[in-house]
Amino acid sequence: MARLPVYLRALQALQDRGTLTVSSEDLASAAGVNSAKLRKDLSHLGSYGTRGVGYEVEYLVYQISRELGLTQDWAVAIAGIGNLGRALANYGGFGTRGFRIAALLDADPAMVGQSVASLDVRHIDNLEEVVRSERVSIGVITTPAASAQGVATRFVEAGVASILNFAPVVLNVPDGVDVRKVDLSIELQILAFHAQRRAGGDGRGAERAGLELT
Amino acid sequence: MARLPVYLRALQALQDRGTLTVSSEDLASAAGVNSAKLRKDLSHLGSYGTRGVGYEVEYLVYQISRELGLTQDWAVAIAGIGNLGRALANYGGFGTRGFRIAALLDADPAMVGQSVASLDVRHIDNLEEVVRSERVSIGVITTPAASAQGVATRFVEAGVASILNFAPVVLNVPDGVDVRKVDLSIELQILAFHAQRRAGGDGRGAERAGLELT
DNA sequence: ACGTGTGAACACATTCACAGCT
DNA sequence: AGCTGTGAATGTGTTCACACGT
Repeated sequence: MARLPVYLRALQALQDRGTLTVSSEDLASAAGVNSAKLRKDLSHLGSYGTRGVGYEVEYLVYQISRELGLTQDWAVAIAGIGNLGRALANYGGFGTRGFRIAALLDADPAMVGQSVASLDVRHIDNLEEVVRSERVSIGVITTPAASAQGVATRFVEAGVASILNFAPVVLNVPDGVDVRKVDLSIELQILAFHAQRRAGGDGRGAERAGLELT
Repeated sequence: MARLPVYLRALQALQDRGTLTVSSEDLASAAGVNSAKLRKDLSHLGSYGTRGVGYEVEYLVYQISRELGLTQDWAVAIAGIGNLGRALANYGGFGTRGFRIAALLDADPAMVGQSVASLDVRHIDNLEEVVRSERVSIGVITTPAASAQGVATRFVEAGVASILNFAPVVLNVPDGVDVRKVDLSIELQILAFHAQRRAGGDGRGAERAGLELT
């Protein structure tokens, strides 16, 4: 379930604050969801709560981490070391541990050999070799749109079955390969859509949401 | 509907290739969805297709752009000019036009005054003034987690009702304010979750998805 | 008394299948 | 003949409300 990571983060915040036990009501509001939904989600992992009391924070953190596969380390390769790729490489806090950036790849010869986030950028031609030697299981694509499909196919053929795609294209991959997409301009467009609805939605655009309040 | 931006992108690709008309079947496969779903989505905007023929690409592009509010320009402010904020500021291709980066804000005095993507970084204390003078209607938060809620509240009070949040926290905002969240480590955790399922899901972690294929 | 776990009701999204227009 | 638009069927996710354990 896609909400487990959110619960985990909320639980870790509680843990840092020294909280030992938490009710579904409190955890739900910290995670921004309905309490019944949270209980149903947690009951899917087995029943780790105590009626009349709540959930033991530490135990639940461990159970969710295990369910998410964070008790092992996942090697990640980033293909495309432009602005975004560099930002990801330098973004130290990949949440709680569980992920290790194992390789940076780029097609530009001028980029190859440079050191980014204390890793040497390697040429994309080495993709297959790097996936094998570093046991990469997650591929992150931050290339231009035109190169994304090619890189994805190479990742898949090299044995990577999990891909995080930042390029603005729909990737074609075989069944069994898991692709998640993050698209900044789509997020902005969705915000604009709702903003326009608020403002009247007639396409005139005279009164924007932000202006109504001033 | 959150799929309109995807359709729009697919249509623009067709347009660039000189295609004049497209069937729901073809457009659906380009966008990676079921054709019935696509037809139902499009029928929500009114009936812009011709039975026996398909949809006229140019007309549909215009209709979707209008529905999404892309016929007007939205001013965007980015708060937090770290690696990610810089990457976003420099990411020229904010899809098709419709968005203009109007201001960059940061709390670090050493950052203020620097030029990023040919914009001067301004101090976060100027947030309210900048929102007013630039008519900002979308706020992007790329600050550290600890500062995100404060920045969000200031955006909202300044009249910004659309927020794109990259900080790993759940933001608390009043009703009527639209928050979308992009969280890199959550995306990775979801991938890890599915990868573990594929690999057996027993938490041993001996055989990873990537290794099964080698 | 308190709060979890869950059946039942509900709301929503997806898919099927086909009538009807061009 | 071909393809859209859409009722009907199906599936999935959410919320309610309360029985039951502690």
